[in-house]
Amino acid sequence: MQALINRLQYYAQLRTEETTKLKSLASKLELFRKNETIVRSGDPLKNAYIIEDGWAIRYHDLQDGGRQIVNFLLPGDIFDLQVFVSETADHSVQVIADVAAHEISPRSLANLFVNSSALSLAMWWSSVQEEAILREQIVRNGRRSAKRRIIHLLLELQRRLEIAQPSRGISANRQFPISQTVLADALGLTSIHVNRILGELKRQDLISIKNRLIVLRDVRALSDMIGFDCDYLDVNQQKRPKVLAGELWSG
Amino acid sequence: MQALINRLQYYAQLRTEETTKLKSLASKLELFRKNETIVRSGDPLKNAYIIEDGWAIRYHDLQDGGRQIVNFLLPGDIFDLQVFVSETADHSVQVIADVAAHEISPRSLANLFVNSSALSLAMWWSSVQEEAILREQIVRNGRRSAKRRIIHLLLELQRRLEIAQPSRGISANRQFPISQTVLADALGLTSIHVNRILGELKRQDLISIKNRLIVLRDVRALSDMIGFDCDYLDVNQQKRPKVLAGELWSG
DNA sequence: CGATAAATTGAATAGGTTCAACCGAAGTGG
DNA sequence: CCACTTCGGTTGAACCTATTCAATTTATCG
Repeated sequence: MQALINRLQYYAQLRTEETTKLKSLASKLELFRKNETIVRSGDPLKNAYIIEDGWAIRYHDLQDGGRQIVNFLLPGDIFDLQVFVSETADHSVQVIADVAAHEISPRSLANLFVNSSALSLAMWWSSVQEEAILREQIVRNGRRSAKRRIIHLLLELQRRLEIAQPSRGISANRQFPISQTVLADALGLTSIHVNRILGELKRQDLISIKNRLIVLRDVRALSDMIGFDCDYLDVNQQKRPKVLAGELWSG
Repeated sequence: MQALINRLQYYAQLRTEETTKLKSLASKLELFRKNETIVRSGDPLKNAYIIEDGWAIRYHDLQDGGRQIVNFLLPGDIFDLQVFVSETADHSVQVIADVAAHEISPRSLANLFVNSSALSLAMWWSSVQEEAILREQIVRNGRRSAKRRIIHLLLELQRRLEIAQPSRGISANRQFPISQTVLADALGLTSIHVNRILGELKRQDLISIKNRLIVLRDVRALSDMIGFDCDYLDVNQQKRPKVLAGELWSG
């Protein structure tokens, strides 16, 4: 549960009381292997999961047999809160690097919401931010060159990992278990073209690839290159929630 | 407030008691003219709005001076619930067809949430669906031809209007006050190219353009053409919310 | 060790962009 | 009320980014 706590901690002050409540959610830790499909489009939704470690993708199947990845699920991410509102999944979730996740029953999650206003707010916040990430994905893939898209996505992932797993250290958070096909499916490009661009970046010594892991060698240079602005990930102090919170979440 | 009620009614059963509560939200009806900017990126968020009539777009500014439209705001849509969680706007909202909107204070909205479980759930539902619309926008703009993108977006808008304004009648809901530049900014294309594709569609008699309004002349043919599936807009009966609702929203 | 998935490279092609020019309708100000 | 500006739409030609098809290499795994 540490990853989620880190993430929430990043923008909301949680008291020990609250982190304890969060930890109590962690019943069993489920393991999913690479390529496993955790949620399949059309199937009934039964539980939510909180990722502790590993990587997954959420995608939609396309008519032509392809798929469009809508976002990446990293440690600290919750999926799917939709379980409260919809009986069936409208998308699939697949593992791309072995995942350890806490299975959370809708009931226990509901209890959490009812019992802690701070956590309710934090969760809502988290979902607002997820929406911001979705919007950014739209912006990224609209009218931007392939190179920009690729770099932008890599930087986003790097930043998200840094927030959810600060303990891992910087260098560990710059290694991504993403195949070029996955990158392509996320960015609306061909894996072939992704390959060529990555080749370019390698030659410029901005990234490297070690046993199927993409490694960022110069985050600074990459950021400068595309003018990366990670505000949408860093909900900073000035943007803290309104006083109203107490009123809204009387728990 | 009727547009919002229609929309919520579409997937949740609201009792008169609840529609009354909703109607009581409607204090003053604000008017915004075409091209007016209701929310500007970076500015403080003060209120939420519920659109009664008219069209707006939500967009992000790009470094190169352009913009990416992330979605369209139609009658019955609420913006921005972010007012609860963030002090400042991370995007802008601009009017593209004169808007009449109810200004809602965060306070009154909070009261609504606290006082009615049914409405809370309905609102949450609405926000889950908004997320689905965002995801669909990602899918639409990824690895799809310009023609498909354009048609898909038009059909989505048509369906959304039908749900929020059934009273308008079918034909009125097939006329869109969208400039080709706006279409381009939403779909990540050039207005020039949009123009050429629209020309094609006009020649095939699938759409027409009357005084700056795009008119869908054959929804069926357009749908067939791209295999349009509007499930993500029609949260149908089988997907109704879980029993759990009462537990979660004890109001 | 063979089998399967991912990465790599080349050549031809296409879908969309860019630049540039022009038109028509709707406002706007004198 | 007309002249002027502005905005949105239209068209053509050259160009370029990314795709397609096809073949080859490199890893990884049972």
